[in-house]
Amino acid sequence: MSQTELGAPNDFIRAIIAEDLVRGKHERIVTRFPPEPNGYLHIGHAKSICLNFGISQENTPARCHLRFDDTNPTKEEQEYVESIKEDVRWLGFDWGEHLYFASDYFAQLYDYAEQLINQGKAYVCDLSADQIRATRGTLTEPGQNSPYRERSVAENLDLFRRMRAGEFADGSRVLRAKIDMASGNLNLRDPVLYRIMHTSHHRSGDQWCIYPTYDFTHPISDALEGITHSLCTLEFADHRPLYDWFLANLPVPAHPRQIEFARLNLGYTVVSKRKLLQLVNEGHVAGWDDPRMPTISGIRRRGYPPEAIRSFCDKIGVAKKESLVDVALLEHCVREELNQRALRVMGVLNPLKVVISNYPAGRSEELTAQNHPQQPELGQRQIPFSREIFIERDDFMEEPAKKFFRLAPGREVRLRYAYFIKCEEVIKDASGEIVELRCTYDPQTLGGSAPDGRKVKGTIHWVDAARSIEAEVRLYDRLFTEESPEKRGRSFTDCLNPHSLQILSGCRLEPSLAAAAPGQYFQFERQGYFCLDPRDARPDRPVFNRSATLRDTWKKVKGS
RNA sequence: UGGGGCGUCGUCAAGCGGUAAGACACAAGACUUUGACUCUUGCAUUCGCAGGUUCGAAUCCUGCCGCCCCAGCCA
Repeated sequence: MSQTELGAPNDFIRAIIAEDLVRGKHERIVTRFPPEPNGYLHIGHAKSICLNFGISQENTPARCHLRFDDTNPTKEEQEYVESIKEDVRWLGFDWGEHLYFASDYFAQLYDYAEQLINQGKAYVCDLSADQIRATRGTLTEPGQNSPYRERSVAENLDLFRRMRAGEFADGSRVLRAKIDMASGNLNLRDPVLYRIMHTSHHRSGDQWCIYPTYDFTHPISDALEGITHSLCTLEFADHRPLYDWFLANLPVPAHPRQIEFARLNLGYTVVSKRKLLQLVNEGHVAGWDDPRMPTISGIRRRGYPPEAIRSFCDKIGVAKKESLVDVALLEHCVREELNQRALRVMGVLNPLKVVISNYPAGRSEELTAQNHPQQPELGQRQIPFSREIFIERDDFMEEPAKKFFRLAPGREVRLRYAYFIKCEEVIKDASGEIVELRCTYDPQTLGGSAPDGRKVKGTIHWVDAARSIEAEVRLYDRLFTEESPEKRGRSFTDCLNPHSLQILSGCRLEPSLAAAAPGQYFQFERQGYFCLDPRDARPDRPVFNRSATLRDTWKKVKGS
């Protein structure tokens, strides 16, 4: 259920917005999602995207801008711009005409900087980065004024223009705001507004050799776009006084309100661009879209539907408390969504051959199966059945544990949508491994029930030996063995889960799966949810990813 | 020993002076041709701690305690 359907605002940000609307402070709400195009989006960004775009959807007529915060040409690339757009769209959001780039404001930003200089509120500082750091003071001691702090307006203007003209080397000078070197808030100790970087920008090319910093760019970009509520994460709270300072000292068209909320932390995963990059670079995963990655592209490839991500973001809420969300909640949202739409099919991951000795050799038949028992409108399909089939190895125990009600010597089970079979003989190879089962079937039980009313305790899935298709199946587990790998700092890779990926080959799937298309969701009955791997699957070589397992209470009973 | 933020069930999270929502997880049971789904039931005498105000406090006041963020010419 969306926020709107719930009626009342249910987080402090929506409460603020509702209040502003009631007071008539704004005609319409305008939010923005401002990624820096220096990496791929991840689940943490999804929270911000759902918040910003969600709020705009709930307050029609409102809008949410997609703005690339591309002020640092040394880290940003066009490639990321495209992937970010794709990910936002995939999540189900639309920025309409409102696609912006901070780099498009470079000229205006420059003018505003000159205005600050003219007001005596900014100055060109010749100190080196090291010197600036050294004179910034510490958390408990005030900083020292730069010796260049009292330059005249004319000199500052001249120097700044020459910075822009490319007369000075990288790092030789910066433009700083003149605020308060003794402030308890370090962000107010004459922050840098412009730095010299003779680097070409992915959009503005070589037009500029000075680039504005985030602190200067963000509030002005927000104001120029008429953003009403600028939502960001908690670590920017300390920057708010600076954000407000710029807006108060410059003739900007609006004064957006910055509101901070806690970023998302998810158990058994890392959500930091730097760490995700490290996982990719060190080869711990196959790439940004590895299905084990918490990136949007990884999640998509894993087979999580966008609806599940949105519902997850709704459920985790928005607050200022730093929290660690249980991955079980994400998994629940994925299952909840997939349970509704995944087509049910049968696939045997670890095949054990079963020969039905009393079924006529050479004969075969087509049995009818439901595509979704709870949704008959999703139709039926035919599945082949004959004398030789495969069942799951786990569905047979030579010496059944208590409460195990699948197949065992002398026991009878139901083959889903087919017949009852009874295990008569266990065939082993020289090393004692079970290689085949000999069973008999009861022709009277076609469809799954016995005319004499006898019941079986278990129903197992199966696949026809001759007419099943072979496939590779990839099973995923959490990437880390510890719930908070981030807490380990840079050694977070020490707790990588060695079993996070299990590749099964020789799996046998019912023939209908030969027509599986990328983007389709399936439930392999009794196993979990699967989808075709969009990258590695080929018509002659299907590869399926397991998106999520089914809840398994039996696993709890047997304790494994 | 500066500044900012936060502390309500195992995990998220409502609550905004009137006597602790909901979700996930967990537990028990029902149903079941997926040990799935669905359904039912249980799950904070208590809100970091200690005082105070009040007829009444998770909500107001005071003082402690704990955790997170900030010393990039990153965002």
